[in-house]
Amino acid sequence: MQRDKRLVGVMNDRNRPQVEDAEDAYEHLFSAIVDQRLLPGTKLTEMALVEAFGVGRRTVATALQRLTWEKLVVFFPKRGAFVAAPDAEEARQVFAARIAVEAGTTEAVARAADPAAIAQLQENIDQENRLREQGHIREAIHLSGGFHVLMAELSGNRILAEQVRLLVARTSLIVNLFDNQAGLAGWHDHHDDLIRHCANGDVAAAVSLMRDHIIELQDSLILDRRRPVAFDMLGVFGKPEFPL
Amino acid sequence: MQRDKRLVGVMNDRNRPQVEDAEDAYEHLFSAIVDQRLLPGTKLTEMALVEAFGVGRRTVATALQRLTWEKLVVFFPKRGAFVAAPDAEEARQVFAARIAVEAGTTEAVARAADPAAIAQLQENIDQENRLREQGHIREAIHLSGGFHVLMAELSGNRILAEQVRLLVARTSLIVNLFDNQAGLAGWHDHHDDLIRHCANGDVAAAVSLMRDHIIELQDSLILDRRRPVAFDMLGVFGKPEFPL
DNA sequence: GCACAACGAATTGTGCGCAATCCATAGCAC
DNA sequence: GTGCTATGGATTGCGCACAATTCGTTGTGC
Repeated sequence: MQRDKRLVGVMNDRNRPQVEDAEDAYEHLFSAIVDQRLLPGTKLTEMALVEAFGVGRRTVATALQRLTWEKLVVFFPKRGAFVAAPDAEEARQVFAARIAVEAGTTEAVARAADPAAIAQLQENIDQENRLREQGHIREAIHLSGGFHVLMAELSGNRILAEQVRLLVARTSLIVNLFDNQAGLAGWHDHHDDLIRHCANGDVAAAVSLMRDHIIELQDSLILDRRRPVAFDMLGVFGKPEFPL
Repeated sequence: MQRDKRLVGVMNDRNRPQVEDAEDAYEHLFSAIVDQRLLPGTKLTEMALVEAFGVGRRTVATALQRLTWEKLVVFFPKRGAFVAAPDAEEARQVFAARIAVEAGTTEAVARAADPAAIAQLQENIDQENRLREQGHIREAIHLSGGFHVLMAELSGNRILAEQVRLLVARTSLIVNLFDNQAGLAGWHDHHDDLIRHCANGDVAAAVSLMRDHIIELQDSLILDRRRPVAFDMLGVFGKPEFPL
């Protein structure tokens, strides 16, 4: 799948991430945010990232601007950038948007009912189940989000796929910011039923199930109770204290 | 320092755009692109915009990056930024995305059937008809796009509204790049029927009509025949040759 | 003890020069 | 005339220093 770009723990010159252009920096920050290595509220100082990535201020600023546009980062002029901490209202809008957009992607996939596409989705589910059995819950959840992104990509529309990718990323911020009351047990069953409907070309059933699936995810959260946001800059990227 | 230039737009030193931050610059460029004062293929040199807007390179770069993200501008590293010139495939994806997203917004508006919202939409249509009668075709078309944006905003979901805003902007690029075979006569009738369905709370009819409306717009274009892209940078923003 | 004002640290935005890179054109050989 | 090469112009990316602005803290008056 995609190359692993995580920055675990403290970094030095040896395991410094290979960042050459703005897109590299963007991908590092993106995965760091969705993987919870950068917690909501964390300040993203420009100079710190410049030294961590070894690129210029302009490159870092470009990546930060893009994340700001994508609502994963909030930016205050002349103050700085912070990892976003969506509130309840924003969470509701994200779920509502997901319902609308993913209804479209689901409809497209179900209407096509392409066996090759179904196989890819099935492969995704199998891998997720494997990871879950092995106790890798975090990776399984990550792949669970990937299921929705994969479905969007298989719909054939890059615009919608990009939208879903961003909405899923914001969802991962949300599910980690709000307490969840129910377990996430029934998810993979939903996904299973979903591709079955898609394989049968049952458009209405697939769309309806996707809708219920997202609603259930939303209802599993207690949107009135948000975890306190941490404002400490822990050295996920490794401070360049270490001499060159 | 040439001083020439038929200012196609309406900008001299007097109404020189008041640009203070990146968002101002973005809005100016955005409207210039959707209003066809900056044609597809036009090169957007950083320094030229710095002098035109009177802000720093970073501010200009920020605005340009955002437009690039929004697909209204294409950016080639170490080469520069150009006004986007979508091809047929991208056009199809934009229309497909609009169908999916605007199905969602239409459903929300029709389901709510809020009289105040209906009134706002009606006001938009009336104004469009007024402009059309007075021969202001361009402004009428502009407002016609605004109808879709207004509908998205009235749906109550900012995320979808922002998406529609961008998709409508890209649509305006597209309709001006491809020859159109049919007239655009029936549009406001569609809009009229649409809000009637919304007022009646007839969700299915409203969504279906919106879908057909967008499809008809797409079919009115000859996607195989694209106009040649112009590469001339005409001084739409008015150079600051004039001393302060 | 509390409110308010002023100071100072931190960070972004700007300007300038320089380097790297890319494209276009001119030149040359054949 | 054609194809390849090299030179030059143009433009973005980088680094440094400085200015502007903001926020947190501290000190003072009451």
